[in-house]
Amino acid sequence: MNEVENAIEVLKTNGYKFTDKREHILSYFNQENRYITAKEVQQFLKVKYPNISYDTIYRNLYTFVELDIVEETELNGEKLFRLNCSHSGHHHHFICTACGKTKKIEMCPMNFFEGQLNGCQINSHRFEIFGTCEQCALPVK
Amino acid sequence: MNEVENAIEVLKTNGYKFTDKREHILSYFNQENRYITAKEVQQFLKVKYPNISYDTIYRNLYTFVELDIVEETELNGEKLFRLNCSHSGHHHHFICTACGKTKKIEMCPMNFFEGQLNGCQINSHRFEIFGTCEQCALPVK
DNA sequence: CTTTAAAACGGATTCGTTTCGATTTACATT
DNA sequence: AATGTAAATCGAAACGAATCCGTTTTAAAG
Repeated sequence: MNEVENAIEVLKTNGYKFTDKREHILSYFNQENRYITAKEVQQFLKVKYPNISYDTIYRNLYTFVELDIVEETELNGEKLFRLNCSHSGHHHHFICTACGKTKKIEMCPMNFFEGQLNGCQINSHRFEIFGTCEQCALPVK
Repeated sequence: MNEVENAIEVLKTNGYKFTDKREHILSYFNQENRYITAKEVQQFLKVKYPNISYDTIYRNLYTFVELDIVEETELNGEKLFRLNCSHSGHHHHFICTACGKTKKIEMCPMNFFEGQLNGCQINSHRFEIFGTCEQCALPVK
């Protein structure tokens, strides 16, 4: 079972309906292995559904996030989404600011200092490294 | 020399002018030891300068960021600013999502895995922990 | 086939942020 | 103290991402 089929399964078992649009959004995520914007999703869907509404895009994106199908971050005041790959364990990302591609970072730094924050309730954390990947790194020498 | 005077010094040595508004923005930052929004800055300055423009707020905030007087982050699509405290060494923050207060985290996790990203050029990183501080933590028991 | 709750439409609205021409101001120089 | 000028500010408009809402369509259960 591939990622898309799997995600659709998750939708169904959580009482959400199957729709062509959801399938298309998911397969777009699957084909782009990187963080994409809501606008990119909208423009992709526009080809097949010229009247697609932003409401549809955002509602579905947030549904996906809620179901852990998609993960979300933000950069320069813009939200970014990608297929969640945390089924292979909690981890973080290196994000290429040129092409948006990501690499898994095989470590979560949270373990190292939870002791430093006694009395605080930790709800979430954000750990991301930005730069340019091998392909995008300028050959400036 | 306090933080505000110091920041004004930095402005001057970089060829920026001294203005009342800049001084007020800086002393507001100094009095609020936390991340604040551009709107909060605007509302603070409004008391003394009823016609203060957002242009002035943002231009100065970004000038401060450029001069490392202020540091910037974003949460929920909104930009947040606070006086830069990295003169006491590179570090990261726990950020209380209720009151905006921050706590230093005495460790930078970057050291631990730079080896994992061969070929990539690392330009920046983001490491933040979110939750509620002692004062804001709900006494839910 | 019928029903109905979920999903989508589409267009308006909100809100943070950015922009820009005109005006004012800080401050170095005379 | 007066002048010149580059920097700073104003005021208001524009922008773009995100959200909202009444109406219509649709998936899929009965």
